[in-house]
Amino acid sequence: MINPLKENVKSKGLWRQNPDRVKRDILNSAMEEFARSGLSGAKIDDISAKTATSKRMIYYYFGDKEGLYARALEAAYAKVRDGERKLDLDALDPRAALEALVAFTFDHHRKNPDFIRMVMIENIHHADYLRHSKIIRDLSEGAISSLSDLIARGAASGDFRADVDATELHWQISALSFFNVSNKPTFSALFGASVYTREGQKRLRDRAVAMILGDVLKR
Amino acid sequence: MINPLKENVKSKGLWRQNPDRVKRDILNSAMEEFARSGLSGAKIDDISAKTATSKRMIYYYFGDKEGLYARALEAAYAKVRDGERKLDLDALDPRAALEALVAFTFDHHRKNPDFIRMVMIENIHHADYLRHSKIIRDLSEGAISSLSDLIARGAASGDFRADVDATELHWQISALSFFNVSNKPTFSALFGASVYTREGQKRLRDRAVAMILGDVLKR
DNA sequence: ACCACTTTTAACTTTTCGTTTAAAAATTTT
DNA sequence: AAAATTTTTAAACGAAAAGTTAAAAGTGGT
Repeated sequence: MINPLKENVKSKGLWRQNPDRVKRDILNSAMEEFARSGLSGAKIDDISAKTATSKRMIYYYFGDKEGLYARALEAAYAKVRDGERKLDLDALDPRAALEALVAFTFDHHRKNPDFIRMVMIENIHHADYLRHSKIIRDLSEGAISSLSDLIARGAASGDFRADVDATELHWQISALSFFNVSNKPTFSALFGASVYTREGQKRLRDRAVAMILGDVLKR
Repeated sequence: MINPLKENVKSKGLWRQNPDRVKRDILNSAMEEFARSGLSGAKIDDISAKTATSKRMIYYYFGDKEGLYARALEAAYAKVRDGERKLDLDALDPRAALEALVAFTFDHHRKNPDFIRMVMIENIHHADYLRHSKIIRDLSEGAISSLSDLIARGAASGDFRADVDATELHWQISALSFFNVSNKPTFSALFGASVYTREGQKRLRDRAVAMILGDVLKR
């Protein structure tokens, strides 16, 4: 505690220790930088510059760059899965619930580009870090099992085909929602921004909903 | 020409110069390494180790790492667009042509994971290199215009909705085909390999075809 | 009051890696 | 035959970036 500027504020009982807040702060900066530039593209100095604390604390709490990346990836998943829990599908009939799920997923991915980019980066790394995270595997199990419940309800009511597969349906919903965000830079560079206008996005979302429902609903 | 091992083979008229072959060789190695590890993840030494020539030649022909990456990206696009040209849709009626196009795109992306990964990497870089490449923009224009022709035929025959948009349709076909490859590592790590078995892939492809046709066809 | 844990600071070490050098030799072009 | 271009070799440079060190001082629980 030498810095005279900070001494005014921080010495002699004028500040609180808060390891969790420091870790969260570091994790937030790390997520932004990793999402922007990738694992090898992101610089520890840039991450530390974004924090309220110092580079030393990154190594104190996270060991090394890879450890920080692994934890940032987990934090990204946890944050997004947490946001998904706000959606309550049980109150809706199966058909309306599936409509809501697709539209919600499409919008939710759109609002969380940093998460999408973390997943893209993890795919570039062949999912090596994700595979070692029990936290993330547990989080994902929950997502699939609530989808299974919905499918069971739809099959029971006779609205859905009898042979809808949860993993397959999740793949379909994810594909349309994920690609929209992940490939926006190259797609709009090559084919123009028309699908990324407000109206374009609304049309794509509506079509995604219709396509999924067309596939799942009994006809 | 000092190396005594190579001197036997290469000195005194026993070998040919071939700048184009050297460039192609470097480009192939570069594409593999960039696709595997990304722009900052790939190492010039690793690329050069894969070539039949030396590190020096990379700089001789491509200037620097970014130049090499830019050219490798162009080569990846050129190769894939070239493969696409083999598909002749004009011989088929609009409905069959669209079916063939979707199924072909799905399979083609699957068979060219390095291209997909180059595009993923380029998206991580916000399409900065792609945007500066006239070659790639020209290549893409062709892809969209042949799709427009198909849409026009389908609209004229009354098979397709009258308001099908080429860019939108390309987005839909791409989303399902691209995600399948780009997110295979994380998806299979989290949800198992069931959709990536031979049967799983066939089902996904059939569903993709049906979904697109369901969206485009008049009902 | 003691002891373990948390935080700051900034310079320092080490490693990694892109890039360059230089000379020589062989080929191809003019 | 001269000039220009292509290719090889191996070492070394230099900058960027990861990771470390040290001491000091503060907090918080027991």
